[in-house]
Amino acid sequence: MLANSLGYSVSNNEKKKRDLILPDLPLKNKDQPLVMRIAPNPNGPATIGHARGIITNGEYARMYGGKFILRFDDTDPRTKRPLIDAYDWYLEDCRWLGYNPDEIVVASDRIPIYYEYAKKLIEMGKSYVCLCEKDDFKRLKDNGKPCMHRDQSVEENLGHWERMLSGEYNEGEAVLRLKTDINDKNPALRDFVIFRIIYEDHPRVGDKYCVWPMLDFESGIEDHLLNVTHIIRGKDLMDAERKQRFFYNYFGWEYPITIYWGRIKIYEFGKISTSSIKKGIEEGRYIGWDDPRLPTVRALKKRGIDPIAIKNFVIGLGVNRSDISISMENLYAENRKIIDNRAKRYFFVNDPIKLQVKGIDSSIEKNVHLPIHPSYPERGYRELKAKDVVFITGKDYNKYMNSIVRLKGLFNIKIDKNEAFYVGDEIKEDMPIIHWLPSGLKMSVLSPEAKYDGLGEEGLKDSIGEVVQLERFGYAKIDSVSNDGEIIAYFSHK
RNA sequence: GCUCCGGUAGUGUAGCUCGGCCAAUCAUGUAGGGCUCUCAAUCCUACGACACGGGUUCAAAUCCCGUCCGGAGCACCA
Repeated sequence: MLANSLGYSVSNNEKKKRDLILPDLPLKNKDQPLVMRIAPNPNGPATIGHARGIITNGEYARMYGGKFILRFDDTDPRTKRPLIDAYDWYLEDCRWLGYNPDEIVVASDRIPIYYEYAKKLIEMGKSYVCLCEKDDFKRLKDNGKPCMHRDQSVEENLGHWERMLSGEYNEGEAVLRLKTDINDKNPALRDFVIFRIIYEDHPRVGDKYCVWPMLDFESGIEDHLLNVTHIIRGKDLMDAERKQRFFYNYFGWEYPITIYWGRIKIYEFGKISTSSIKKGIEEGRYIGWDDPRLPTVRALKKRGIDPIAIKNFVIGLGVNRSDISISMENLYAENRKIIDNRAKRYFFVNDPIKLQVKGIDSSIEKNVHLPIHPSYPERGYRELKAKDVVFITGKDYNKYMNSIVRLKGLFNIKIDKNEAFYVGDEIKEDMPIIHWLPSGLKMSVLSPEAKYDGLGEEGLKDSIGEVVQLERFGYAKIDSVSNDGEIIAYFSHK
């Protein structure tokens, strides 16, 4: 209301600002400090999908002055086997994105706590050890019928439970189930499993335990113990809430506020799965987790995508229940806004063609000065020493065969077969301006689609670690110089 | 099959809780133009959407019902 009376430009600003923040969060009560968490399985570094979770949760915690917890839900040493390095990788990725967790919790460190709550539930008569064959139970359950173990006494259940823990049962012989409603109209909720037996070394805790909690149980207990106030998670986990509410009710706990979002699919990558990436690396199809073809946070980092760009991109997605399908172009657009100002300009001649320029005095060397950044002349100039030989890209060579082009900053030439003729210095309107090099460093640019080889400007070797703009080619991050002097760069985007 | 979600321009999003200020926001994209010795950046203009059908109402993107389309869960995975 006040903004309106202040005029047009103010309300405009407000609109622009609002785009960069998340929608308000429903709050239970204002005095309760907000606690958000992310709960990944540590089986690889963070992908863009995870970045969405890290940024959204971390940003909400920041907005409300709350706490941001990173919890590793590593309770399956077999099917979702954790990768020992991934714990650190994931944390690094969080920090790089700008969201350092206030607290880190590892579920595999806290198994005894889950056992305590399991025991309480048994004693409350809300949980029982089921010795059915899996398929037998399913048949009964699908018909809304209890199995024979459901009515065991607390003492019997405690006995079975102790024997589970001490390793007297084989895998598959016994599970601990939560008593829910065997006639619940949603079959998924009927007396679901909360603990099962797995004899397999865990990468962190070895063979210390053979009874492991299911995610729904572990996660639900932890969210309560950590005083989590808001959970944001994929809508595939909606049943998890319904399951967890059963034992929240038994314990008299209050369930956190939940927000669900749909699946995100990125055009360029399709569905992202950490396990399929891992397989690709093992099979040698990717050079590592930061292979520029991968949708991992570390690959984006290597390609020169700024974390703020990722943040803006993610926040623009909002928190929505519908499945979305978005292009990397949107991320690139965000990144371009950030990096263009600071990206030094250089020439990179891909697929170089050597041209002998006729019609000039070959003994004269001409010094060409080009701005490091055209919008900021105060940043200085780079110098190219030109004689009568230039390299231009194969693409330009083919495209402009028999036509006149401007070699940027130098002079005009007419391209003929493997040579060119000097045709003046005047820039004429509509004359194509192309980049070129008198000579250069061997250079290759790795992009998600291809590897581009060619020549790079000398100054590039002083820009290791920087994101530069290779004129008329695109933005790239200069990674390193190889042993034989080749510049290795990773393509960011156009 | 059962259970549960969703559907605003090419894409993403605001608006939906509390119907009117919505001839629907912003971004991206595409097209055209200005500037520029980069096909970048920047500036200007244009394009483009409430899935469909009923109902309630003076008034519906917003509430109700149905249809269609899309997705998820139904594991001793996370």
